[in-house]
Amino acid sequence: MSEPHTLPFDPIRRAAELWEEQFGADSPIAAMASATSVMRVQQILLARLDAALAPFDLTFARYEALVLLSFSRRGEMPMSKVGERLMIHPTSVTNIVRRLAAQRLVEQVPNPRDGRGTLARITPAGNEVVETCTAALHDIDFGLGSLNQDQHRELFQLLHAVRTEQGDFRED
Amino acid sequence: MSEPHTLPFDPIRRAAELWEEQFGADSPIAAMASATSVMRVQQILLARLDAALAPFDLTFARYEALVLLSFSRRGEMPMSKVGERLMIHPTSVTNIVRRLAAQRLVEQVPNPRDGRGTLARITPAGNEVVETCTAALHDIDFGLGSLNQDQHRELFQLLHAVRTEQGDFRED
DNA sequence: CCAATATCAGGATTACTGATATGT
DNA sequence: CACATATCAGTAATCCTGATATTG
Repeated sequence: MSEPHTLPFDPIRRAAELWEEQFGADSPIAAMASATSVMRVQQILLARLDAALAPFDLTFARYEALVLLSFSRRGEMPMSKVGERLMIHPTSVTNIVRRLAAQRLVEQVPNPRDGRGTLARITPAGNEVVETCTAALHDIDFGLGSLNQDQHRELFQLLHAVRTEQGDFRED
Repeated sequence: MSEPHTLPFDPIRRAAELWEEQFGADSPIAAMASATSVMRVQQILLARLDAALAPFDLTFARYEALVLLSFSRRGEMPMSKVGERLMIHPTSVTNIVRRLAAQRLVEQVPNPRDGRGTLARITPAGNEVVETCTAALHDIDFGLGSLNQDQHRELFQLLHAVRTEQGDFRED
């Protein structure tokens, strides 16, 4: 991570102004500004979350996979389903689960209901690590301590609209 | 990218419910839900933006660097400043600029005001590509077509608060 | 001499394509 | 036989650490 060198202005807002001069006020400047902001905030969040998880030898990606398994009914799930939920490539699932298995946080077992398939199953150690890590993320408010409850709800709703339109899931 | 298999529910909302059962209503569930949503929407956006830019042999990261240079006063900027603005590591700047230089979209010239430094300078071809790509991103509303102007402003403001708190820049 | 500016060498993580073995 | 489920090999992109040459 590069040293956070404070700028005397907001680069995204500045870009929006220059944009408006160049392309006119009717162009989708607002979309540009919010899209760029999402990218930047994700970058900030990921750095904070990864930093909080580093002491436990986890990345946020692997933590997400662990949480998914810990929340599942039997603590296990087909590899393909893990990929669907986390929106990651099948080969990435293989990779991530293998790393977690090397840490003894999950184990891979044959799927008794499908001879082709493999289940990723969280271990007791995995469940412990999830609890510890979740507490650590609680402590940093998931990197979003600057927002209050109402703002969180607003933000969630706005992003929910984007995820709904994507077809990530059916409305609920 | 894994095939978008529509789920019958919102996995983030579902996780929030399970979370509440497990940790109680006073835990920062809202922060978890919005943080996770930011990560997911960034994933969606990046896929859309990269797809729109792929025909021009650009990633969103390289497009951002080009835009930064095209908006700068002389179309050039020290490598270190590029890194600051895009919040990327010095070695990543070197890497990205080298790729752009290989495409003849930027060129690297010695900084006349600092013998140690290198300037990344956008070429006429680079400026052309930026215009073309920007039009392409306009066409897909920067991946955020599901939001209207007011929602964009709201989203920007909420994320602005996070970026401000990070110390990304001083207030403006 | 110390600090700053790239750059390089090399490793880690994740994503993707294409091929493959296995099973439905 | 067509299709689905992983996995593997190999490539690409990005980020990071540590070392280095050059310059301020």
